[in-house]
Amino acid sequence: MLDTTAELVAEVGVERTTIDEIASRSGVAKTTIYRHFPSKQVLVVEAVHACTHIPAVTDTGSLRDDLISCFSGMTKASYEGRLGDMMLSLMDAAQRDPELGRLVRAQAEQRRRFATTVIERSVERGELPDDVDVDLLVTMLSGPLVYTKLVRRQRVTEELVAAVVDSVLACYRAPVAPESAANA
Amino acid sequence: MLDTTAELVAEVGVERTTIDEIASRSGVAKTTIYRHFPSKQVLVVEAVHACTHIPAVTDTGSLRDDLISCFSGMTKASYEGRLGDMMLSLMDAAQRDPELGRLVRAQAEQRRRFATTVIERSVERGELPDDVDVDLLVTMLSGPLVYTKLVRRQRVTEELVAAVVDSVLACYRAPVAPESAANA
DNA sequence: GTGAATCGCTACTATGCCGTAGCGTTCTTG
DNA sequence: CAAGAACGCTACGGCATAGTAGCGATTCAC
Repeated sequence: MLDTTAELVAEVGVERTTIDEIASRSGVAKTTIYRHFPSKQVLVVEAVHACTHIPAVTDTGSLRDDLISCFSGMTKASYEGRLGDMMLSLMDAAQRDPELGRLVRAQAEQRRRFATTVIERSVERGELPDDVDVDLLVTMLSGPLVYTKLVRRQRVTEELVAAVVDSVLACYRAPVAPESAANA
Repeated sequence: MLDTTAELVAEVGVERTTIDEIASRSGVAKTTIYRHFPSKQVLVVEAVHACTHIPAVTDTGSLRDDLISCFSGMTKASYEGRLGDMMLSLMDAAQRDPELGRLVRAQAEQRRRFATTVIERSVERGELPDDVDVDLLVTMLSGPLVYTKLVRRQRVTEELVAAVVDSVLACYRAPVAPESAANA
């Protein structure tokens, strides 16, 4: 039932998803749906919740490996499969529906926190300078992946994740500080 | 009339935009709207077209300046104002509506081509190595901006554009090649 | 001025969807 | 096996919306 809802949202979006269609597809009577969920809004929120699972955070001691593992996990969990197909419509609906808004924002926050944790751990190890802009770094890492998924509508491959991580990390490993290089 | 349509799409999204509401807001009778546009779909496409304007490409001779100018222009043209507010809903609707799909894809392509041009010009000048992955570079630049706009729902400031450009360019100016640094 | 095109207004059809009522059936539980 | 809970089905009421018809008023061009 929640599964069918998610399937429909992925196919036609939140707005075009109707209770009647959920009922006929899942082989459940419409009245039964209303016996469990007071409204379509709640049903959608529950359906999203149901297909959300949080990837584990690894700690290999290497920033590069941790980041790749972290973003690969996120990709599998959020950008692939049903949740990936629902994403755009969910984000759009979240602009108007406060409940969905909270849900989507919470998920984005959580994904950000994972990456932030990995980076801060690396700073403590001395792998990155103390004054590194963690917020910018997370944006530089997440951005290209989201962009590839939502705007280019291409699969986020392991190779892309590695390329993005390496590209972002490259300047922090070089002897020249980014600030001075930027003004060259 | 097209203006009111764009305004409504920005406010409530493509799906929730109704002809009646457009009529009453623009002070135009519904019948008059149908005398100009055969359907809501066409009206929305025209409205999007109407508020799309292409920023000029600069050629200062400096990759950094050109990129900042390029992405600042794109930001103003696409991420701010009405088009920025319409973006998510348009992208979602574009998944199902072939006409909108073409439109959105064309705009994304065009934005990409701007950046690609700037970068290729820089490669010809010898500022960047010949074997640079232009495609990845454009993704690394566009991604964080789109991510900031769509996912974080924050304004894309001039400072952010500069920070992203500098961050991406940093590794290409450093003496150590990114590949060897990544494996360090 | 006069004819033609355009516009505004009200009303209308048709459709789709939300959410509910009522009733008979099935399944569970003790 | 018996009682109660859960389910399926059909049929609603109510609302919103896409598009259309018809007619009178307005504007515009010549």
